[in-house]
Amino acid sequence: MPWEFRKDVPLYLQLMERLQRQIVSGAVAPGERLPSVRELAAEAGVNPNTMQRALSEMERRELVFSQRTAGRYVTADGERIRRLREELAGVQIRAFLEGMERLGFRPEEIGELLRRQTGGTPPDGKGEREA
Amino acid sequence: MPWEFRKDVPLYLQLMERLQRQIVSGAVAPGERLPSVRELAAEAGVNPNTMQRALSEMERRELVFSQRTAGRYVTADGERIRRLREELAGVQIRAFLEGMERLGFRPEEIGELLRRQTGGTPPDGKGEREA
Amino acid sequence: MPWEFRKDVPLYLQLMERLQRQIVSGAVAPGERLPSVRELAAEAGVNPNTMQRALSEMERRELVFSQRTAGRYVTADGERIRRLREELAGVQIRAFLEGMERLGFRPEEIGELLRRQTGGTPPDGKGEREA
Amino acid sequence: MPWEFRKDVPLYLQLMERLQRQIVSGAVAPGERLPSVRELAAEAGVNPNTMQRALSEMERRELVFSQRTAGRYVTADGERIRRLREELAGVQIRAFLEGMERLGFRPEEIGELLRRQTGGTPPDGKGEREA
DNA sequence: GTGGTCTAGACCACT
DNA sequence: GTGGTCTAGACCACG
Repeated sequence: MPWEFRKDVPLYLQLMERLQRQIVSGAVAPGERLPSVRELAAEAGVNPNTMQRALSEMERRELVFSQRTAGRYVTADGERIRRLREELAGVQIRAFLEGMERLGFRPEEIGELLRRQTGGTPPDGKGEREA
Repeated sequence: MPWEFRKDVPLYLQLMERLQRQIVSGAVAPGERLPSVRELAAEAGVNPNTMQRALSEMERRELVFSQRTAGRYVTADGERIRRLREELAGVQIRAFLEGMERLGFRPEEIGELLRRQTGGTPPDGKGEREA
Repeated sequence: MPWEFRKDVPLYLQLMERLQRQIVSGAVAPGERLPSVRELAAEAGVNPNTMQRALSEMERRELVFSQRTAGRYVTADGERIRRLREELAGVQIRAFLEGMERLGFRPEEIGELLRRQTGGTPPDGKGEREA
Repeated sequence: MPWEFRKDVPLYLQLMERLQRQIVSGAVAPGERLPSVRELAAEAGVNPNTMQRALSEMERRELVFSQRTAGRYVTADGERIRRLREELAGVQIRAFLEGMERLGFRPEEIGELLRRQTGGTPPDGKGEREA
């Protein structure tokens, strides 16, 4: 069953995003071999060319590398993965902050709210509204 | 031009989400009249019944109220809107935290990262990678 | 626009019920002239024969009487109307009690509940739930 | 055989009313499984969507709950059912009182009449008119 | 015109 | 099979 994609951002970027998350989260380990382009494309429900482009771009960024005939592997460079992790975090953080500001929250407030949700003084254990 | 929707969450919930954001952000002012169900539905590219359901649900939550034949209005209750704002913030915060944790960040780290992005040491342009 | 009727009880009985209520409530005064059968039938959206039957039955009960050519009149006998009033009350009371018992209330409880709703110690002024 | 409905009140409300009475009266026991939406709809002679709406509303009120694929069940919360019972009683009582007042009875009289019908002097058969 | 309700028929995920 | 959602199209009362 094909994955879910947004229509307003290039498909190959969304594919990269997903693959990168899998690397960062450890779903695929450093140095691990990736499935073939065809397989990945089939799984995602996209054209192999599109998947190929995503992987090429990741190769350019040295997140994966291809071994001639032996397939494609995730980088074993832990430092590189760490940088990727922070990069993805940055994207996510900026999106979050923008979303919160569109809700009319000032940066200072946001920090305070997060502190309540995470560590600091826990509220009452169920700040969950119906949402 | 129809809006963008995810397929994995009910349409009427997504419609509610968007409308609620418009209320919270002040894009539609408290007490202001909303476009008719049919107009909103056409704008969103959904069936009027679906939009009706979204609005009915919001009515139940006292975010809007309908005036028999005169149309539908945003609540004028500022306190109610404030509560909605915090509710939406909560949803967004939890989604953010979950996303970060899937990236392998501990709650403490997240706070630190945010501090860098917002207050504390202002971004100097080097913090931004291409992303 | 025709009145509302239940399908499971004879039409003429329902017509009688309505007419009798109008007499008892004073909507039509004792001794007052009634509209013609045709008019009444048209108003109710029923066949004139059906309305005729209702009126004949009421005539038999001496609630109305017809003046040869001059039309039909409500009885001027106050005592008769008083009896009718109690009769209608009886129907209503029995229906009420039956309904309450189908809800599982014992006769004693019902009296207590009514006392709260009417006189006695008024509850808090708004025992109204959403209903 | 389709049920009987009034035309002047929404069908889904009448469906709720009937289902709620069945719960309160114990015709369906707490925790018991309900027939499927489609069955109930067929029995009532309404569109499945309409029945669905009635049940959804009852679900919102926590009178029933649905088990993904396993069907829908009456709440096992006896207290909730007790509240429903009183709510339905309240509706019925208010309707009764209004009906009696339209007949021109003062609240005090009504209490007296009920006392005769229920406790106090038991009906001797003469209190019953043909009605 | 407005909101509200109803029907008919379809598709989905779940199991 | 279940509940849940969505669309399409219709009708209504209210002003």
